[in-house]
Amino acid sequence: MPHPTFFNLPADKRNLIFEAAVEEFYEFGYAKASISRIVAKTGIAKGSFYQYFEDKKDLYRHVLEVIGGQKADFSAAAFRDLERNDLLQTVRELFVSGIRFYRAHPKLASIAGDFAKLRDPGLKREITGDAAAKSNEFFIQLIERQKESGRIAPDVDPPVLADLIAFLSVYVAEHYADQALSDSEEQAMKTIDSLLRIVENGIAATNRSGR
Amino acid sequence: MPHPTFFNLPADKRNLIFEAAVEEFYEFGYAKASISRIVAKTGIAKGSFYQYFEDKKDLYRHVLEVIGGQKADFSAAAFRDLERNDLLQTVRELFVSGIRFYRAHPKLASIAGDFAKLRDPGLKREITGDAAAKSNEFFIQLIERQKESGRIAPDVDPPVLADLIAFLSVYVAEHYADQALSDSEEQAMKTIDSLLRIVENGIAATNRSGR
Amino acid sequence: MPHPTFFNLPADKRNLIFEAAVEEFYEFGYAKASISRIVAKTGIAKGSFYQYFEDKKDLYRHVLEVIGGQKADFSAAAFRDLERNDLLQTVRELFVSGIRFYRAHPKLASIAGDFAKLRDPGLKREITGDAAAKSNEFFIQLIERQKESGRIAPDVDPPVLADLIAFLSVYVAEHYADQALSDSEEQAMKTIDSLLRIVENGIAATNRSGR
Amino acid sequence: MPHPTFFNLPADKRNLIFEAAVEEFYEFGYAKASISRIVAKTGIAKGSFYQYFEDKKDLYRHVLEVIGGQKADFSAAAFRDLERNDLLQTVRELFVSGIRFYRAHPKLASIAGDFAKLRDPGLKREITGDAAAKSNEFFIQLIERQKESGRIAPDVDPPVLADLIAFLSVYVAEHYADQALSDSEEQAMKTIDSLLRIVENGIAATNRSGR
DNA sequence: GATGAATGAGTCTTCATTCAT
DNA sequence: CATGAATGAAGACTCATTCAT
Repeated sequence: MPHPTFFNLPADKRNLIFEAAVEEFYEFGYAKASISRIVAKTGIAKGSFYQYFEDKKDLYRHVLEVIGGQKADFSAAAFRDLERNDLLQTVRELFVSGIRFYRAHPKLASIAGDFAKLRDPGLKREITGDAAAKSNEFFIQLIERQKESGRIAPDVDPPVLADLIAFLSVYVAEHYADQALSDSEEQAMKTIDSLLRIVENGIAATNRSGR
Repeated sequence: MPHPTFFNLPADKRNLIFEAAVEEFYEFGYAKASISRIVAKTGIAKGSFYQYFEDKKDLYRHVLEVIGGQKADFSAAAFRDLERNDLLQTVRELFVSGIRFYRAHPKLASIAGDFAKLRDPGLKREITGDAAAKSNEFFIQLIERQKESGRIAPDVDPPVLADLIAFLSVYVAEHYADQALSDSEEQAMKTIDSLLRIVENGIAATNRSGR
Repeated sequence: MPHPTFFNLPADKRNLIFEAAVEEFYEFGYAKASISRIVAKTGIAKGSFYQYFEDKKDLYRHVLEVIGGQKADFSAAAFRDLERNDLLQTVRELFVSGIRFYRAHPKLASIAGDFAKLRDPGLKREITGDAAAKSNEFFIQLIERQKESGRIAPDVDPPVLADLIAFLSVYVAEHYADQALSDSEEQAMKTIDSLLRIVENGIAATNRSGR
Repeated sequence: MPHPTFFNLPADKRNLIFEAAVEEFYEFGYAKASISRIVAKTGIAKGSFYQYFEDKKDLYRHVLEVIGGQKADFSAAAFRDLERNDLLQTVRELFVSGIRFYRAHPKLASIAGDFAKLRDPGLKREITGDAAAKSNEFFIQLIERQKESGRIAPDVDPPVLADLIAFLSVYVAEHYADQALSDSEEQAMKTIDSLLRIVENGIAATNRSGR
């Protein structure tokens, strides 16, 4: 929650600051990001920075929120599938949108990835609120419905699968995107496909060998 | 590569320093770990520290190497299976040993996990050398052999699977271990089993629905 | 001397500002009081503050003046006695009114006490003008009259006694008031009486042992 | 409790720092004293300062302790009287030594005076520990003994008198010392005498008018 | 007359590292 | 080889005040 001051800024200046912050968090991570460097890069006065943001954490939160918004645009398609109740297709689109986001905004995606990897639980909750927990619950319920309808094998544990998907959509996307940045998008998609087949076969109800 | 002076230290002092370093990296992470705090905690002279280690990175590297060694002990069983060429069993044991390690040395495991999550590629290569790359290559070859012998589905991409396994053995272990710390080990293993079944079914050659 | 803008303010707003200032000076003292905090607390614009007051000192001066006025109301009785030319009774009422003021407005009394304790002579004169000196002179003359009329021992030095009384009415009042706040007023008065007897006996002309 | 580092310093440097601190606290008071200014004045590195002292409070505490020690030397005579159990004489010497100390070290005396006037009770206890309370108790007991032996009037309340003496020895000394600095010492002593007579007569048992 | 953004010097404190003893 | 003092740049953050709107 940056101060209104920040949002009243002319778009030019606001963008300048935002981009300097992105640059900084991308290069140094949250812990080592320096507000002094940011104000030096942007040319604003240090006092002004603190009129825009409560503190470093506030800036970080803002950057992550903006990133979250942009990511949401990319994954809109995936969530449309969610409503169609087709998990496999949803997961596929989630991964694809993850890669696409990374290709379009590698720095933003990296910052989001770094945040996801933070261990400090206090900081994380302070920043995301309960959003993460809610999204997880939602996924679990979807999986349960798919088990009932027989599309997912009965021995799949919903929370485990929800975690697995969440993990993969963040980490793997970032991981493959590194090479994907140089590859053509087509090439990257093939790689993703290979991973997806593993997941799909892993959870599909059909042809499951007796255990 | 700590200086020889460090290894010539009486075991007591060496351990004292090592444990203070572990404590510090666990609590603050690499970026925010403070050498001043470490020497204060141990009571050694600051000058001495720099006679043992080149710098903060050198200490970090050392800690990670020791952790790596301890982890290797835990996963020795898994690697014996590797020689038996049974990937599914290997992966299972890898996960189990990951959990066991976390349960036995949660701080060490956390530090290793944090390192795995670092983005800075320069630092990572500087610290692990090519070990990671070599281990990955080895795994890929194993997977290829299993594909040839028909135990793994032909549409599985070996590098993708190798990455997936590496990811999961680090992240998922840490993730489930948190709750596993409070659960009984038996309970934790059940959760792990659920994840493993997904992976196993995802890659197994048997009963694969035609694609 | 706040700007006229301040006095033209609706009483509500004026009081809001005044009380926030009192709160601030009470909690942090003059040196550490923060105008930023005051405007934040009151919700007025920072620019507005500087349209009401010249600077921090100006606000401080205003607060002290208001406090002085309120104190005057409490000590009106004492000064009526002054006209009756009975110093002992005057001093007694001065102390009592000091305590009563503290009990009624502990924060205001504290701020006044803090000001009295300031060493910076420039600041003090800037703020009180010559009021202090005049009040002192007045007291001295009173004491001299009482010496002439034989109610005060001839070996009492008027300026010294005037200072002593001024000191005690400020410091002792504040000092005993701390405990007085919890005690009943009756109890506090007994304590004050004990102090007063010392002063009275110290200066009374009667029964003075030859020196 | 400055760090040993500070006491290991060559006397020259230690004195330089001490005097710069005295200068700073004298001129600006505790709240506004600036460590940056102190290190600039002395030419030591800012990092070095924090190797000598924990923080600003630590420096302040040290300065006050040194001052306390010096004051003790001045008031040694008064405390010899304490053992002779002659309160009146003790008080007299206390005042005289207070004035003498102020004349000899006006800045030190001022700093001590400022501290005595601080309102923040947390800070005060943090700095003096229970020394103040103990000294007060001691005085009270002395007064009680003198009442029993009939040297002090029975209607004197010991805690009240103890507070009064403590007050006067700090505040009045400082007050008169300002003018005393310009007067000859002889002249200053006459002024003090006048104050002392008031106190002495106020508490003496002899010739007390019946109440 | 009200506003509130801009300012940049200022605050205390910690940092990793060097080096003389 | 141990020591621990010295360093000064850097850290996040606050300040009183100005001024254009």
